[in-house]
Amino acid sequence: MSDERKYVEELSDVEDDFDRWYVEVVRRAELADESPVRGTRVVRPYGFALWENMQAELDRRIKETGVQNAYFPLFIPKSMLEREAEHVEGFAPEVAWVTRGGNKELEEPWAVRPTSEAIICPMYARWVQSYRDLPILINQWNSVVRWEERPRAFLRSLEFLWQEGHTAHATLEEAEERTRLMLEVYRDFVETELAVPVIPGRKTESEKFAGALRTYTIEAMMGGKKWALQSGTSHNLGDHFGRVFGIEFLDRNGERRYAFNTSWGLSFRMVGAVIMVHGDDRGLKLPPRVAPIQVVIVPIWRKEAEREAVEAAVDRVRDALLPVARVFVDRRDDKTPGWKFNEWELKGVPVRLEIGPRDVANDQVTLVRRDTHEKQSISIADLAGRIPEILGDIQANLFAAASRMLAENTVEVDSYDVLKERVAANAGFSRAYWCGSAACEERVKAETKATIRCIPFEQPETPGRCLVCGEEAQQQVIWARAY
RNA sequence: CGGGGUGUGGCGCAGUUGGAAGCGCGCGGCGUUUGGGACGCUGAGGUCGGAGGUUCGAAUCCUCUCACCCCGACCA
Repeated sequence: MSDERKYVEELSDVEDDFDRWYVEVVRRAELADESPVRGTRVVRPYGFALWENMQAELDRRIKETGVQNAYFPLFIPKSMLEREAEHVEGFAPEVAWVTRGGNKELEEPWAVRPTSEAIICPMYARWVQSYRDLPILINQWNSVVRWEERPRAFLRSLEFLWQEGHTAHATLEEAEERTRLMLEVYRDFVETELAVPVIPGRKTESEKFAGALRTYTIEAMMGGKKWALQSGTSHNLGDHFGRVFGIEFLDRNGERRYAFNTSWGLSFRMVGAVIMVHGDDRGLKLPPRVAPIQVVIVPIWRKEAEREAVEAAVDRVRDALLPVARVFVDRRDDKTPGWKFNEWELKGVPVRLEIGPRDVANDQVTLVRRDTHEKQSISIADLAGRIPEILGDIQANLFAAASRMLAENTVEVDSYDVLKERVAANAGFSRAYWCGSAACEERVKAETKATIRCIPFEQPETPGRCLVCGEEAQQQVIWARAY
């Protein structure tokens, strides 16, 4: 026990210093490491495997809606990026530029894409002549670069991995439908696969995507400081981009029309979300559905004589579980079992199986859950049947715990003073009526650093009074500090 | 860009008045160990961020410089 305490002390306490805890967990669990380039991180195999599992599930869902994957270039000529006025204004401070290629100065600088609307839309303009060419439904998995001043592993880095979907439609209604559909895909993915509950809603004018007609978002609450994390966004771009990039077509009636676009993205900041929502003082707690390793087997023996029997049982268990779970056997003989227990808890593996002489004698294994620390003995014969059930239970348990955290730390407030106190105390989300004026929004942001995370789809029946100015307000919004 | 801080083996750090570069962890070898981060012996690994200066002598003092971290400003 004293050894355990000593070990745990090496990780900062979640409640005590969450930011430090986060940095330490990312590094010690071998998700990512610092790189020689400021503001960027190297994603290590364990972290990348987690991202790959997320990708696979999200990619499948995106394709089920009829979207195909493609790839567009990393570079965007300056003149193209600057075509849409709001778009360039919004992104200008974060764009990295290539001004030289080989030994020659470029005649026109190239932007390293901060997002790809400006390189994709000109291509759509070439491909669209008729309403019969629409819709275009394309997604790409790539990385983009945004010159962030305050980077943070996974959550905000100079280069980050994501998917960006871009569609073109004949009507605004169809574009709106697609925008909402993809937000729902994100909601389902994040809640089902990552066990992270979210609040879906719309962004305010000041928070929407640069160049968009409207932006929708799913907002999640992180552990520790209970700040918000924008976890996926879907934009209805209207015909802004269609007009400036000339995506023109003839409709059924032979009339010239501009196409309506959408774009939507979800990034590997969700790796950060999984860390912050589920993690505890022992480290990560990965949702089984995306965990790179769902079941880790730790063989234990004292004498060489015991080793043979243990290893035979380990092989038998592994073979039985391979068809139903992602299993890893930790055969390292330079680490003690106790060391391995702590290591795999740090890395968030949902289920650990201990197989030692005592287990072999009884034809059973000792199973330990990462979420509850509950220990139980299960006969080897029953294991393959029980594991999927237990993994499913852990997934549900994580979602329930995160939902509880969100509910318990979201409070309806009707006084600005209370909002100020809550923000200052890192008390979570505050739900309040808002009149809709940018002035009230800006004032709260300036005075408290909290922003309107979204205007939730779910609204009360009755109107109320704006928290800030007291005018009549038709809707409630979620106020919170955000990463 | 403003304020603060840190640069010494892979990591974390100590280094007093300027006088032989150290400690813990980790790493290699050998042996004993293994049910909640084992232990012994032994070994490898450093132009002290960089440049210049002061001095008989600089990790230490001075000047300049670079990098990174934290706080703030900024952040679809």
